Parts: sequence; C-alpha cells; structure tokens
Amino acid sequence: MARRTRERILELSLALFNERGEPNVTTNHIADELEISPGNLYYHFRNKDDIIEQLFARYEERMDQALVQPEGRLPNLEDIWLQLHMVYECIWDYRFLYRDLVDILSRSRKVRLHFARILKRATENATEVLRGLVSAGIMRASNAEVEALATNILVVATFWLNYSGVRGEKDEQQAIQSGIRQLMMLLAPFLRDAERVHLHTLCEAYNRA
Amino acid sequence: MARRTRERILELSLALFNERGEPNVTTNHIADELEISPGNLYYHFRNKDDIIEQLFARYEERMDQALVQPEGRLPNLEDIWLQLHMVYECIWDYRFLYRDLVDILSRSRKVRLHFARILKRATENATEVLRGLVSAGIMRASNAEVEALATNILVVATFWLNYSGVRGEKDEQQAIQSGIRQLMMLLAPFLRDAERVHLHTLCEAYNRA
DNA sequence: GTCTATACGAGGATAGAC
DNA sequence: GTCTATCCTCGTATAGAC
Repeated sequence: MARRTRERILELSLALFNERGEPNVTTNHIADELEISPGNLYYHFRNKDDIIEQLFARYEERMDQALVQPEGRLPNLEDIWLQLHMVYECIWDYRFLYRDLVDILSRSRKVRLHFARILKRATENATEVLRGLVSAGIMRASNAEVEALATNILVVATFWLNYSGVRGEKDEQQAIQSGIRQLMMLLAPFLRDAERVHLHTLCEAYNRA
Repeated sequence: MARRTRERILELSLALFNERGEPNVTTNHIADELEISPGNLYYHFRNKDDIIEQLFARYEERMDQALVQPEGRLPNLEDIWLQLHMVYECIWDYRFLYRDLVDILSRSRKVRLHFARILKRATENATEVLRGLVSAGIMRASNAEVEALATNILVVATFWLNYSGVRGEKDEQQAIQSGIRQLMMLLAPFLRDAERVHLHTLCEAYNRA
C-alpha cells in the first residue's frame, strides 16, 4: 500500500488546495480526510512544502506538454485555440498555485526557478506562434508589438482565473472559454480582415458550445 | 497619544504587509516593531482583519480619486498616461492587497464587496475613456472590441505588479513605467496611425526619464 | 491608553510502539 | 507502513493592573 498512500495524499492535497486555497489546508486536514494519521503523512513527505513541490513537478510536466508546438507547419487559429484550451485546463487543474502564486514562490527556491522557466518557455512559445502568424501574412505587427503582445498574453493567461474568480465566476468551462476569448481579442486587432472574421466565427461557435 | 498610536499601527502595518506579505506579518510583529504591547494593539483594533479593513478603506478612497475623470472634455493620451500613473502608484502603495487578493477577499465580505465596486468603477471608467477616444476619431473599435479591451486593461493593471515581481523586477518606478507601457500597447493597435506615432514618442520620452 | 500576564487553539513535526 | 501520543512554536485574543 506504500505507493498507493503516497499517491492518495498527493491527489487529495491537490483537490483540497484547489478547493479551499493552499494556506487554508493543513497536513492534519489532509490526514483526517484520508483517515490516516498525521504521522503516516509525515512518513511519506518531509513536510507540507514537500507535497507542494511534488505537485508542482506534475504541473510542470503537464504544462510542458501543453506548450509543445506542432512540428513542421505553422499553427492556424484552430491550433492556437486548442493549445490555449490545454494551457487553461492545466492552470485550472493546478489553480491553487496561481491563487497564492507570490507566497508559494517565496517559500521555495526550487519552485520559483522552475516557475520562471515555465514562464520563459511560454513567452518564447507565444512569440514564436505570433512570428509564425506574421510571416504567414495572417497577422501584421512589428517586433516591438509582438513582444508586448506576448507579454500581455502571458499576464492575462496567468491571472485570468484569479480575475474571473474575483468577479464571481464559478463555472470552470465558462471561465476557460471566456479566458480564451480574451486572449483571442488580444491578437484580433493585428489580424488581417479575413482572419478577423474567421476568428469571430470561431468565437460564435464556441459561445454556443 | 491615542490617535497617534492608532495611526502608527496603521502605517507600520501597511509597510510590513507590503514588504513581507500580509500572511507573514502577525499582530505581534507589528506590536514588537512599534515597541508597544500586543494588548495595546488590541485596544485599538478588534483583530488583524480590522486593521486590514481600515487600510482597505484608505486604499478605496485613494483609488476613487485616481479614477475621477476630467470634466467637460475628452481625455488625450497624456491624460490617460497620467491617470494610469496615479492608478499604479495607488496599487503599489497597497500592493499587499493584490499580492494575496483571493485570500484577503475570501476573509471579509465587506472588503470583497468594496473591491468588486472598485473593479466595476474602473471598468466603467476605462470603457468611457475608450468610447471617448472612439467618438473623437482617435481610435477605431467596435463595441465588442471596446468591452474586451477594457477587461484586458483591468486584468493587466490588476496583476501587473505581481507579474513583474515574479519576473524578478524590484524597482518601483521601473515596474510602474513598464506597466503603463504594457497598457498603452494594449490600445495601440486600435489607434489611428498619427496617434500611434504620438504614443511611440511618449513611450520613448518616458523610457529615458 | 498602555502594560503584563496568560489562556487558548492551531499547525507543523517527531518519537517510538506495533 | 501505520498508528498513538506528544511536543513545540506561533498567532490570536483577553483579563486585569496601572
């Protein structure tokens, strides 16, 4: 039962962190709900931060997958939409990280460095996609504009769930859909007219879905 | 010395919250640094949340002032720049609120409602300014675009200091300047060519300042 | 208004038996 | 691997003297 208990601790921790916020979940809560002893929990993990670091490692792996680019061809608007969906799903599944981002990063150098890496990679990814759109003639923007746009995409993506949560939005799918639309509206003004119409059609379609 | 002590508690609390993060500052820390007793602190405030609510009231008043529109004329780009500066200065001075926004809002219904009010007012303000630019012919955008743009401005403004902090930026003026530039880059693609050039000149000027 | 002293509970963590 | 028992520390908050 060793692996199993360790796994159950991680799963429940993630669920409780997401639901109640990491600062509001103690090791005792976790042990209680699993009906194991606190001592047992501390057999499997050095401390609470250890649990968070293990969860972060899974988050990082998942996000890395979501940031993989299709090889050998330029992405179209549907590709982008799909990728944003995977990114937001990942953020949603580990939203406790984003809810208390500054505190969590301040407590662990390791997590801080790895999060910086993810942010860097995501920025490069966004920049690359945007440059692809520009060189395909789908989008028109200067280098400075691409850079600023990539940053704004990162900021909005990183904090959208916090923002929509503060605004009272509770439904996951709703929050994710509106998050994607916000990002798309960020790059819409740079698109050619034909592509802008295409984007609007996509938005309409997903609004009804 | 009554008013004075109360005032000193509020001032130091704000400074410590901003510096170390609200969750990492206890009432004992505050009392210690002021060289007063914990009991004395609790004579002036019911509890820690009471201190936060008082600080929030000051924040709210300050932000309300920053959101006042000049009467009787449409704002130009310099007006907008100045207003954004006042907004960011206010956010900076109360950045502990933004650092742990979700947690702080979850603990106090009062603060939650008032923050929602500020967010609403800021969104209306942004929308109004954008509509002004559109009707003055300085900017071209549909209603849907104005709405999405206003939301993105709010998201970026709300979380910019967190984002730039996570990225390692420590200098206040630097962070604020880059925050303003990011917001300006958000509306740049909607501006007429002449105004876009004007904006770039402004950016250059402030970059050197 | 301010202090001293203290109660109380919570959370993190460990020792040692089984 | 798991449990029981326990410790320690910290943070909040109050009582009562001055």
